Amino acid sequence: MMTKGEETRREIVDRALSLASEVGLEGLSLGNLAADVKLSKSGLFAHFKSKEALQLEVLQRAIDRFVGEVVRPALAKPRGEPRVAAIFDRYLAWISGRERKGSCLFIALSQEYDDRPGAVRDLLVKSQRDWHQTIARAARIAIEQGHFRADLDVEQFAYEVVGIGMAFQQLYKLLDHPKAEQRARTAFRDLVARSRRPA
Amino acid sequence: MMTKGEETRREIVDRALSLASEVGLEGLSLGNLAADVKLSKSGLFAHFKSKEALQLEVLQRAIDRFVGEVVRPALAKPRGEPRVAAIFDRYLAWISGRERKGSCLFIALSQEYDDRPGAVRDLLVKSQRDWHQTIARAARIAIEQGHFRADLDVEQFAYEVVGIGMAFQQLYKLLDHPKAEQRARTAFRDLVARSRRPA
DNA sequence: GCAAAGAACGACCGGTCGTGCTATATTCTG
DNA sequence: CAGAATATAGCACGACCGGTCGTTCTTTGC
Repeated sequence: MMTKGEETRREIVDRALSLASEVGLEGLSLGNLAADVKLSKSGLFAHFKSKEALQLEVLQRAIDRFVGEVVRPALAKPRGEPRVAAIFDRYLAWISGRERKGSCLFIALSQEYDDRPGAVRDLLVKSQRDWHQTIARAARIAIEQGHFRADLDVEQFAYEVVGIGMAFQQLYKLLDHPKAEQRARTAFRDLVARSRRPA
Repeated sequence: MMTKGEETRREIVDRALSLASEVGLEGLSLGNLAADVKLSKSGLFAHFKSKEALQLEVLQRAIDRFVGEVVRPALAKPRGEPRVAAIFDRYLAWISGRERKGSCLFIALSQEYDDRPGAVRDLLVKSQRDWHQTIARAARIAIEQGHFRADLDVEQFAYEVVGIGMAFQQLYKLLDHPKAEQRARTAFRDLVARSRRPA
């Protein structure tokens, strides 16, 4: 069972994750967060050794969520192109997020930490390298299954998928473009089409 | 000629632009900025009505720079594919930036302001819409010149160029990937190849 | 059911934030 | 060169920052 402390701790990190999606991990303030979970600032702080420790836990939780909502369900799909398609589909759904509020934390943090060294950045880098590799691995399997061309550069494939996702987030969240999703899906369909083994 | 005030004002905005590339427009602090340009905080502040006014000026300066370094030189190239290629080339150079420090302000701000309403966001949105249109317009001209397919969706083209740029920034700045530029160039070459009019 | 452990509190620390106000120093103009 | 205009400094403000303190209330294990 879960002790009281673990429970509120979970609540804190959960709420912090939600807040961080709006203001980033640096913009997250202990005072605001405490008010949000109805705790005193000190009561909240007692759960963590430092703000950085909290940030790390929040990022780790985001990673777990991402794996749970995007990666794992896709891995349940049949090997090959279906799995690749599922990855993209879930990725898009993840970026759109719950009712337009807040951005994909990873894309946002990529900007926030691209020149801010530290443990948070290190964890972020690792997670993004993993993500690229996850996509690349799925593409490699699609090659093995005979769905994709044997000479396909799977890391290039991953690169382009990520690019489609990032441009989607900008078009959808910042520019509020009605065709954002259509643009993303078209780009991906095209990418897959030219990755397929010629008939 | 330029009065003293205008001159230091220019210096302030210049330096602020450089700082903002590292910490964003919200992360920019008047105290730091003042120390940087060797002014007192109040002496600096006297030049602007508010921080938001300063942020707006900084963003506007960034836009001017972008136009000067990316858009205008490309417009000097011959209409059609050469111009499209020049746009991408300059875009990539802009993102790489001077000696790896700081990110492309527009990409970073796209994250910072995607759910923070205000004048800064409005200006940012306008600039990004303009950028998409600039790319699309160049592609349209390439169609007219007979370089690109007549049925090419030029806005889709712009979307994919932006995606390539964003993924490049992540791979280059955050993930420090040695092949980042190669990935971007390969993706663009491919995009252009399948946009060309079939021979 | 009692004592040890854990969770939450409010007050407070030194700092920094953006933003005023007022006075002095510098530059511009006649 | 005097006087007006402008540029900069100094100082103070209220709010908030991350973080520490000692204390109290609640949960837990025996």
